[in-house]
Amino acid sequence: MQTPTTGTTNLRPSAFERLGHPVRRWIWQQKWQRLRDVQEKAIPAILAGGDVVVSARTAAGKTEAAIMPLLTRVLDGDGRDGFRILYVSPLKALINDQYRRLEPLCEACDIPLHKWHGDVSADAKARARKTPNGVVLITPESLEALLVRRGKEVRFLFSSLEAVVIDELHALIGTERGMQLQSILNRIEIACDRERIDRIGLSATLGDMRLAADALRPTGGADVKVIEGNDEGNGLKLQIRGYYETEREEDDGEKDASPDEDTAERHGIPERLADDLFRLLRGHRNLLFGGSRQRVELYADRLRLMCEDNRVPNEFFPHHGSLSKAEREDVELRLRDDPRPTTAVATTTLELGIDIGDVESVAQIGPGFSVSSLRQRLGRSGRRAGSPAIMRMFVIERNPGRGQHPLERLNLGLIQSIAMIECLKDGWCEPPAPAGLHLSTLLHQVLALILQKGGASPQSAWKILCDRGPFKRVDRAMFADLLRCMASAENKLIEQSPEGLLMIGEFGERITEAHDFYPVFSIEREYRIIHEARTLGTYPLDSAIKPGETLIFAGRRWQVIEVDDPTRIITVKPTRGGKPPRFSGNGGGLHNRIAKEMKHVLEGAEQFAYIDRVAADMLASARQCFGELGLATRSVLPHADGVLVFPWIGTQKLTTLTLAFLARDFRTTQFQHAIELQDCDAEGVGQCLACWASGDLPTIETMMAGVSRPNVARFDHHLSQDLMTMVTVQERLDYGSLQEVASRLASTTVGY
DNA sequence: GACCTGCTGCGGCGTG
Repeated sequence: MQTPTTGTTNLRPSAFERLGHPVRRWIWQQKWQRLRDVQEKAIPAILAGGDVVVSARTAAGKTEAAIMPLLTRVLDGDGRDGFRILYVSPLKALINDQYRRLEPLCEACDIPLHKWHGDVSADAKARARKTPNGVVLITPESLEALLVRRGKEVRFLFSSLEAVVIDELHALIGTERGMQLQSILNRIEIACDRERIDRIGLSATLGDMRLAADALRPTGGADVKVIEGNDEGNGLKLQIRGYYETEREEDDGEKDASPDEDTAERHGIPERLADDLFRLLRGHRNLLFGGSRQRVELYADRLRLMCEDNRVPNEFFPHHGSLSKAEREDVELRLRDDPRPTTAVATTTLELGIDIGDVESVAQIGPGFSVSSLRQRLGRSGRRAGSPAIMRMFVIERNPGRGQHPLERLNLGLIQSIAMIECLKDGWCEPPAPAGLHLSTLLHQVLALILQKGGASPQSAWKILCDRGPFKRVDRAMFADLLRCMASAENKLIEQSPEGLLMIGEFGERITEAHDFYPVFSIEREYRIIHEARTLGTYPLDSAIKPGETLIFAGRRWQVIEVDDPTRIITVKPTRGGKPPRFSGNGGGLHNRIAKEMKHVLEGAEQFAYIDRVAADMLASARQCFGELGLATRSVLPHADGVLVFPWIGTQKLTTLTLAFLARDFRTTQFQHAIELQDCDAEGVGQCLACWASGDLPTIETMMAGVSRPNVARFDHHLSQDLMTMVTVQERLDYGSLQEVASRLASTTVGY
């Protein structure tokens, strides 16, 4: 091997030689043979200045691709006071990872590196604030807190910024938290009188990178340079495996369940599936995505028991958001540093960029909800040279012959899995959600801006947040409505001073003085589960639990000893019985394209090489059922005392259609892929659809009456009904699609 | 029929 100091490395000169001397020396010390593709491309782009999106898969070296040229810019600069690089990351765990990785590099450049989040001591933050310099790794919430509590210092701290880096940009696009961060960055630019502070977004590869560019710079996405890393990869091995659900007693509810009864079996893990998981995963390093916290616990428990039965050490460990940090870190460390084979049974917690090294295979129960998360998960395996990424999807369907309901005979879980793999193979994935009104977060930003500036006029608040800021879709009139709503006797969030300045109102003070003012996402109140002074994790408050009850948690079985309501603590001891914990969730949506692809799979005759024999069997019977029901040519199907509607559209459009039926007083049940209407016939439904197709639609107001839980975002409950209707219609429904969907359905409603 | 994320300031006390 060539010694680095001879200067005869394989590093291409263009990018490498333009880096600052200390950075190059650090690269030599790392003994890198060459820069990664994404680094080669990003370095000149970032050195040139301006906004840049850098996209590549996880662990492709994006962080260094951004930081190396930025450190070079700082080294070439004039050594001004103030923070020079702001690196915003959505997770504390990521910041701790990045800090470990960047510390030697920054040290080599003699540039200070600070981490700044809720677990960092107030003392360290105070020191960094007093003599600001170098690089700060920070969360959006800590940045918000800094602006709100130290509004007068913003100029001093941030005027000399070279650039802001936004890590995991794709995870923030279209979310309330993403809107908040955009708004914060804009507020910093305005407070520092800087036209633009360069923004560098680090993102997974998306279908349409221009959307990421728009998210990075809402006021000028067209000027953003987009760098895409070349993703050679080592190939991909895919398999879909089908399983029939175990037959179950219909009424096994309150029978005196003996503690020895196999809980997992009763909760629907087929025997053959458990055996296959055990056989395929044991002895290797894997991720098994369960889909929900409850299923994660069930599968981890079942696989651990199988280890016990086989007298081998357990190597299956649960990982999800309700487990304590310590429990989760044990699993992460074991995956990253321990040579013993390990399978983490996880929810989406292990999807983001936390450093767990390379795994041999990824497994998933069911199809999941999006192609983009599928892609993200795949990126966790197959990073070592010569080893392909391995993904196995385990799909459970009802037994053949059981359940004559068309929704079961169509094996839609399997069909969705195939449709999603087909989309993945096409290179498609869900685009990020387009920016909505986000009035909940705008309400929060009005409060934050008032605190930062010690008061603001309505005009300047609108200019800063909406005109120059990210809340582009809110015009002056709607902003005035929002302010009136915030000032109403009911809310009292703000009031106006005699000089016309907006100030924090009586109830607003309670919100802004609480320590949880900074995050914009909603939070559940939860109990802590404690065993012998160790916190195992948290349990949602809304699910009642009593002493004596048993539960499965953190991959083991427990009995509740005591529930203390004032301190919200549940004390437990180990036991043999146990039922899975209940967690509550909100549910999300399936993209339109996947629903369309599902119909395509059912209509066609294509055989898929990546599905096993049972799955092929399920596909064949689903296609037979699809043919028998005539679903290729009709969408409205008489069934029992009503009809089934199969529109093959995504969740947002399906929900809109459901609300329209409800507005016409149909007894309506929405499933993931269909709508069931009871006590009616195809003729009546057909007439209704024809009526909508002609443009005679139910009003938004009547449809909104059917929305059971319109309040989703953190401050939604402060919005007036009118404002809430606008948010729901623009962000959560697709009213505009209703006429087109109805006319397509009406034309395929035959037989009446 | 789901998942995930985050947190300041200040008073009071003990210790070097």
